[in-house]
Amino acid sequence: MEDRRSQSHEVLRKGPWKLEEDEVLLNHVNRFGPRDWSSIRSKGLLQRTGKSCRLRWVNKLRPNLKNGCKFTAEEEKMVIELQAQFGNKWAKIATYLPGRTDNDVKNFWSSRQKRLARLLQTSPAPSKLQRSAKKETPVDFDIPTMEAPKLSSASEGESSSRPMLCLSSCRADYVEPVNMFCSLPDSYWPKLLGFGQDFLQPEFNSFQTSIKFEQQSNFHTQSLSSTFSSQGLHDPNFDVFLETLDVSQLTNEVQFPSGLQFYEPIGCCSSHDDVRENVDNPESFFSEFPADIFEHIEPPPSSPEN
DNA sequence: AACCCCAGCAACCGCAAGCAT
DNA sequence: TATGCTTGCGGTTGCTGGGGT
Repeated sequence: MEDRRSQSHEVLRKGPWKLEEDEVLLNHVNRFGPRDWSSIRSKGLLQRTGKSCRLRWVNKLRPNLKNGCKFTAEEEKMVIELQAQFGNKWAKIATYLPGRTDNDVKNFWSSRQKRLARLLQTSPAPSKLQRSAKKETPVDFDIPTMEAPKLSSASEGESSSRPMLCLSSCRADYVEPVNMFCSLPDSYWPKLLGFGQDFLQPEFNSFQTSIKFEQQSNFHTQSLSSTFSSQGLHDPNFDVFLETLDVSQLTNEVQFPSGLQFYEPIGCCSSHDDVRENVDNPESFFSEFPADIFEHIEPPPSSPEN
């Protein structure tokens, strides 16, 4: 009755779909196929726009959809790879994932991005990291807010003792997370020097193990992987990261300083015991990071000396 | 129990491409 | 060729339920 009244007044319905509406839409598709969406309204079958009808069909009513199923690890990996390959072409990516819609993929990716952003305090709301950093670090060493990239700051003639950190992102949307490293005070500055050109191959086709990596920098690999697993954050992506790490493809810029700690208190900060405590314990910092940010490390645009 | 925060999801909006007239 | 309509896509928003305090 309500529906009849609204129909006669040409009121456009919006919002969640009712079961009856779904049935009408299914009937239409069964009779005419998934097209002529606008005619559904013009015939007075539903007070929905053609766009709305199409969307409902594509996202919810189409056969063989995996509605309500979380993405499997395999699907997640595929989305990550395909996104790296195609960018935000969700419809295209979805064609590689049976039963998934572009909306599914888009939502998955957006959730993932939000998670990363929050963890890396790029969002306006204070993140866990922000809060814990404020609590755990002395006021002198508050982690600064995100700024423009400070890659390879040693090349900028600063007197800072900050070591060169050649990290950037392989995709624009990961610049911010990786910049997190760059905004750290000296005392937190990871001593990762000059990751090489092909640090991570997006195709995931090489099988070079972390062993080679460990040979050069035992501490790096071990501390990272143990951090994630011990925090229950073990991420298959990190395995991929390790497995695809092809040391043979690293350029000669790469320096893994042997014997260096992953975190080394530098300069004035080293005199603070509480800072040192944090610095000496990688988990106090990295436990807040999602493992997969390390997928997106790439070399700086040019060598620091340039 | 009430409140808050957050993640996940469904749906809307604007834009662009394709097509018919 | 110009115009209007339809369809498809990507970005964004708003709702809801779960978990934590």
